[in-house]
Amino acid sequence: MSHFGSGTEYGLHCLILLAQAPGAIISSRDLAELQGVSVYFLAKIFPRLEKAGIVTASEGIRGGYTLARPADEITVLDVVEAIEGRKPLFECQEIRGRCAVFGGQPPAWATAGVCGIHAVMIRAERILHDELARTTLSGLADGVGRKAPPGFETDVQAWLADRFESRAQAQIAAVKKPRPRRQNET
Amino acid sequence: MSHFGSGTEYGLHCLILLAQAPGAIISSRDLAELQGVSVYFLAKIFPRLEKAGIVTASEGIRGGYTLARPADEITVLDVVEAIEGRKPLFECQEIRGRCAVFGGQPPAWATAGVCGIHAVMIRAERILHDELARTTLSGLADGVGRKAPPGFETDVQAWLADRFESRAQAQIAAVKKPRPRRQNET
DNA sequence: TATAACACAGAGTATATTGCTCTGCGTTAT
DNA sequence: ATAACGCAGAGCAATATACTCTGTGTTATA
Ligand code: FES
Ligand code: FES
Repeated sequence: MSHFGSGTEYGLHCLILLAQAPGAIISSRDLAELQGVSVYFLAKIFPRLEKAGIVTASEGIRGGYTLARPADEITVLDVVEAIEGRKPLFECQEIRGRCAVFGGQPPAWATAGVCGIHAVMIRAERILHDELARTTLSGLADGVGRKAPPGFETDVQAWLADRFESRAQAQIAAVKKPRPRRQNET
Repeated sequence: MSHFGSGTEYGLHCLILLAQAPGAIISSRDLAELQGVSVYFLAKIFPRLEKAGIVTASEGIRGGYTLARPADEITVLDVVEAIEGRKPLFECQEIRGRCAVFGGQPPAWATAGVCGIHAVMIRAERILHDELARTTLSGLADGVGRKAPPGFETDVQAWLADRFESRAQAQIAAVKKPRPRRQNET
């Protein structure tokens, strides 16, 4: 297994989609089905992104998620920490104080400050975090956009708009009122 | 829980002890009891260090472990990878190819090369590894030695030497007084 | 040569996490 | 009123963590 779970991959891909459609409201179901991942699983990770202030949720029919701030103000680190939680790289259990030569009463110098091993880990963790914070969602979205042919992004938007409309039409079918509607596309 | 398990903390502390006594053969039991950690647990992680070529084992009574290489040629990364295994930071499941607009047949451009998200993770992982490879066991041992008062290291060596000798004398002692463990009791 | 301490392989255990499934509730637009 | 939504939380199989314990084979020494 890897250190980051698959939720991080799903989440980041979803957020790139949201970044490519600024202002659009997309439901977690549509995002899941567009990408072929579990609807239920994605529905579990989005509340974490909301609590972290990365996306905002709108409830009710036609509800869904939007980025809570501009895509260039959301870093990969923000997303990883929101989804994985703030797991430290290393958790010191202060075994240095348990050394048998101290006989249960470690002297002050032995437990003062941070253990050398722990210090290395703290430094490594900060460097890792700095690197992850260097890339933003807009940076990622640009990379994807540069790679795909020009028609692709509009295809995706069309797929999502289709989904969005089919929800409106379900209402029309049920209530038997004319006039479908299309809005957004900021 | 943290990304690195407690085995890494135990292992690194043990290896520092071995680095401070170059050439000495120390058993995993002595290392465990000196530091107040589980003898059994430590006995499970040392074979991994041996397979990674960090430490060499000698069997039989008076057996134990020694560093296989000079302490300044063993990096923290070597130890972490030996104990934790080579877990990648991130495991890409290529969900980009599952996009619904491709209809099960992703075009070549979509799956060519490495996904942008994956690329960020690979870069971060390499930076983390570089940082962990920057510190060696001798660097860690120096840090500990600088912090401890002059008498401490010799105290530890004395404790270990005592243990080592008591094994030779256990033969004599076994005749004089009954050993608690093991109820053969002939 | 008997024996005790060792390395090492492996099974066993309790607990936690992962990835995913499913149910139920309150909210909201039509 | 209804259907789709967010969201909280239970459940679940598979895996991982941190140990614990047993058994086998090796080696130095009395
Ligand atoms: S005591 Fe925890 S890393 Fe040294
Ligand atoms: S497809 Fe795996 S990270 Fe993008």
